[in-house]
Amino acid sequence: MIAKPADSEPRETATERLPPRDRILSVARDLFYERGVRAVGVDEIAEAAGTNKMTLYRHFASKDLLVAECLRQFARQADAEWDRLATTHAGNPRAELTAWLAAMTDHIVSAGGRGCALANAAVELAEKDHPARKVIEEVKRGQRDRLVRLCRSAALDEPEFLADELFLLLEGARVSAQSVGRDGPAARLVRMGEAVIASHTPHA
Amino acid sequence: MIAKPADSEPRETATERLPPRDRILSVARDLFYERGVRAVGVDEIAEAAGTNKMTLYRHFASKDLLVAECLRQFARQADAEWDRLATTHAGNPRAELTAWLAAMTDHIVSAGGRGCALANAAVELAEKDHPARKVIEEVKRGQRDRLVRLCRSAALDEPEFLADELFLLLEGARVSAQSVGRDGPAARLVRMGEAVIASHTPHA
DNA sequence: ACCTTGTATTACTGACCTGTAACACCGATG
DNA sequence: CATCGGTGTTACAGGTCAGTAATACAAGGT
Repeated sequence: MIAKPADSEPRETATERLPPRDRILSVARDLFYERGVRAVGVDEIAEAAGTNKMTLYRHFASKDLLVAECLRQFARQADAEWDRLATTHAGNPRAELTAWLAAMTDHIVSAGGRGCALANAAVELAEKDHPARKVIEEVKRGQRDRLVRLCRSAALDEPEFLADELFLLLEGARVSAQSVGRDGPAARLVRMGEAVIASHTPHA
Repeated sequence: MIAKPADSEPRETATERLPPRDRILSVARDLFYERGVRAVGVDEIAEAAGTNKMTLYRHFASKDLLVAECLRQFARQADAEWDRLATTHAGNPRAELTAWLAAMTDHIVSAGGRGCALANAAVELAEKDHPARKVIEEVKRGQRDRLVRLCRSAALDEPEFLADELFLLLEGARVSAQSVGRDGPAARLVRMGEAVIASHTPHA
């Protein structure tokens, strides 16, 4: 470690001089996602966040609650990105759907091939009473519902059924990227989604 | 524990009087699947198998290799069930495909809602050099390839693309059963699969 | 100067984990 | 009977983990 005597510059390594709580959350999200919830200890998180375990436990009552909060943040971020797509294609739900498909595929191939943080956590945390499970269920249901609304407003046939098909294709792409690789079936997600959408498009 | 003095009867609780190695494998498969690989220790496995840790380590060099062997057994069992479907519908690949869809859906709703043991292990074992990862990749690729061959022999359009769609739908159904529940989109897997198959059926 | 609030440091508990060592046992085979 | 492979039992090493206690430091407001 190199000492920085009187460096009062507020600009650091992006997450560097945020409050400890924010640094902890940011680092924990990365580590949990990349290596798994059970594989990362609180000591490592605290150190990577440039702080210590005591400060971590002053902000989060337990590791389980820290995990839950990280998943909430993942969900907020996903919602925000979807919001951006919605405003970009405002008034054109069909285009928003296509853009959504492309964005999801992009995540799969770019984000380290570790799939969906929420779904992964659901696999790792089999205990039914884990505080993270409530978050996972709520978020996933919300995402499915939003997809249903999007399909409905795009005037496609059987919007709920279509949304379920797209939802399962996406979930399958994200999880299978971890077993058969990112260049497997997951890489064809856009084509598949478009094919399924086409089969629900009312013929003029 | 109740003593059984001179009970030389070979019939016990099914897995009871098999060789220790088989009992360990059987118990380990159940525990790993139900609670996760990282959440189950070797001590618990040995005890549940009616033996001890030393005997376990005489048959498996490490826990990681035990996990890999369990996954191989899962794969063998899945292959065997698929073989049975194939012989039952010999000469009628289209019917085999439908039966396969039904069987997969049945597994999802009946098997505790914990999805696919291989895919779950891939999520839990993020280390790229874990001995189980080779097994997972081989098996998953093999299953996709078998599905491709089935779609091809059923004379459906674009068999590889169709097989990928069905593969992702299935993987998505199994993983999403753990987040949104078994009665969510996963319950409609048969209908979805049939819809996708229909869109690849050459219009006679 | 004082107090308060948040943070850093260090050390610790108690539990759990994988893996091993040493030794007793038991049943089959010679 | 004797040997021997597989098994049971106990104890232990060495590590990691979540979570806590006690104390010191640093900055802001009054």
